[in-house]
Amino acid sequence: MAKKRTSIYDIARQLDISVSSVSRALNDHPSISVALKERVRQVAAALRYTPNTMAVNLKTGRRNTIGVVVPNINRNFFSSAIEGIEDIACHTGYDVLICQSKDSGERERWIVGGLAGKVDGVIASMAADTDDHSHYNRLAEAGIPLVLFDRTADSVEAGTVVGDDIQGAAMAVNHLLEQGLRRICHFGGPDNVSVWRDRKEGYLRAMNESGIEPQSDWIFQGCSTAREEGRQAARQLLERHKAGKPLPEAVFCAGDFMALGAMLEFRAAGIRIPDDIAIVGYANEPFGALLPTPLSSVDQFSYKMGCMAAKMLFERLQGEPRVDIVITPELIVRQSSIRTNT
Amino acid sequence: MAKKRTSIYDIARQLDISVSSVSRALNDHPSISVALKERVRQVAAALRYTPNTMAVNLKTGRRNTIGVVVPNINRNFFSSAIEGIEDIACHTGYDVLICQSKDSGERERWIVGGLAGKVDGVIASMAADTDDHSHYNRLAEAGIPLVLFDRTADSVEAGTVVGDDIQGAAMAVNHLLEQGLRRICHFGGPDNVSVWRDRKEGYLRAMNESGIEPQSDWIFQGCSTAREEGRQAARQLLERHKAGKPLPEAVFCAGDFMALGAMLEFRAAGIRIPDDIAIVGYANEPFGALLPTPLSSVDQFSYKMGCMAAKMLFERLQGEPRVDIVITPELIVRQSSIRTNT
DNA sequence: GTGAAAGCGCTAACAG
DNA sequence: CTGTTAGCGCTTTCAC
Repeated sequence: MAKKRTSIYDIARQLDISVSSVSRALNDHPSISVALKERVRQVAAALRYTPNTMAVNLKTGRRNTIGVVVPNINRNFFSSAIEGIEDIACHTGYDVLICQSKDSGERERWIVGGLAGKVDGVIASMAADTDDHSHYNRLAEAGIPLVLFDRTADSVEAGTVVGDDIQGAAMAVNHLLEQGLRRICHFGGPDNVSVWRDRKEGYLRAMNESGIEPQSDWIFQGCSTAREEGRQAARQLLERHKAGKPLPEAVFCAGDFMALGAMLEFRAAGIRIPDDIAIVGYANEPFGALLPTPLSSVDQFSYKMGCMAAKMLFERLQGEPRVDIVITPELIVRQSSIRTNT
Repeated sequence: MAKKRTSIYDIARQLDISVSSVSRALNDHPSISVALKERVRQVAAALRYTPNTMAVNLKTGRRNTIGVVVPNINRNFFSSAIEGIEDIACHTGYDVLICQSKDSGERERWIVGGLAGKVDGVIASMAADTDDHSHYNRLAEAGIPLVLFDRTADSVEAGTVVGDDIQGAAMAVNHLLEQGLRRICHFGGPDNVSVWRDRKEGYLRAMNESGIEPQSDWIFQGCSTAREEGRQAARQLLERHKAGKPLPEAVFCAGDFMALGAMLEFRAAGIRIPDDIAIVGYANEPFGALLPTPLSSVDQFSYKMGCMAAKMLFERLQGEPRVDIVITPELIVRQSSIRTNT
């Protein structure tokens, strides 16, 4: 099998020149004659030479690789952001190392620690289940620039690319308020994740600005914004309804999967959407547009977010200073939030 | 910034021992006293030492990284397979380099060429737009094992993990035939992609075994199995219908996105699904279950496929011989293919 | 048990 | 324009 790869020594010997000439020829160094370059390239091709990246990297000190850490690759928001990252990286000649934290802080710590010696820079979106982000600061100490997207933390020294989730949430809630709806619930995630905290904040602000004081039991915070959490929150509302409390007129969910869970649960209970309860989600996952009642949602431009994060990282790699980018989200209104019976 | 990373020399100096002892201590070599190991580890931690992976790799010849090449990361089938790959790789201490071919053979060729010097092994699913797969054979020449999943080619020397697409397609078509449907169309992709070819083959076999000779105009082969291709195929059928030809009783699509496009087009034309036309897709993408008329589809177990591909690659890395695994798919019957009016 | 030293394959001074 | 040479940081014989 591993029949000793051909090195620049092999091709130097073949042409009876020195390795440095070969190296220079291959790297298109100006001080090598065109003729020699051509001959070197020919022999290299004939010998099926491919440079040993490890050696190059060890020598130059650059690894030409960036690391990406996300909770889970198998979700449109993240895979789409990664697509953006990969598109930019590939353009710049960098490779992309992908790691999944699975939303576990412990696993994330382990991953980030290992990344230090392997990559020139890191792009990450933080794991949900932890408040300790100190492992990310290790990167800065090692001189490895970090760009955080979507889920960030102030305690970490990094450039950031985030959506304006406060504004996005407010847009969603205002859209409901403008239709005259008042009893608006919020289904969200734990406060330790920046985006979920912000979306709740946006909800609260929009409500307050309309002079409505959201009651404490209008807000549900699950362990995440997964489908099941949405189901459970909806179930709670239905229970209360049975006990005599009126249903809310609308629900603003911090995530589309959560909104989906809620819709399914409501529908199973015979509640009509949007006529009985209007629903707005967040993230504009593709499936939302395909539902029997298409789901209104807030688009975060995930692909673009990935592109910008990658561009920012490469700029920092060039020595540019740290910056923070905020992307204005867009409310996509679909059937699930348009009241027809008022 | 890059304040010279600490190396084993730094820690050797600090303890006044040799670098080899440090190296051995860090690698838990048996011939080092427990006490020394402990002291070394302490200093290493204090100095925030992380090994320079490039140096280790250059020395050992292993890169501890595998490359993954897929058409597009942002599609559930692939991102889910990658999730499986990453789960296994992470378990084995390997890193995962992700590349997207964007279904371009040229880009794929470039990527695969570059991967040669960077990874120990490659897992790939082939780009659709080419018949030239010779670049993959370069890997074997360089001693880099290759595992192909889903989209493969006989001309390439590689272990494979594929679904039995002929059987999967036959299952789908038989399910339609068993309901007494006869005029069954097939919407597929070009023949140069193995899975599309096989699904067509499965369709033809099932039809023939039932004594039905599919007419040539029952088969549509788009440029891919994208949503738009399904739309166009459906439109053609509708045109013919206007010209007096009867609509088919069912359509078997080689992909769920294609099936979605067809459903949307049919629905827009007032055709009811499944009552006028029954539809079955392929891949069991999550959105299918959420559609107004839930889509029947063939599940390929993509996550599992990724896991098996990764395991196979690691076995080949251990010197195990090349094998081929075929996964039996499962037909998931939903509303879109159940005739209620017969 | 521990140390000295030879490279892994490549690049980049430095010296012609 | 080209060759010689010294490492990059680490592992690993081979000696002691």
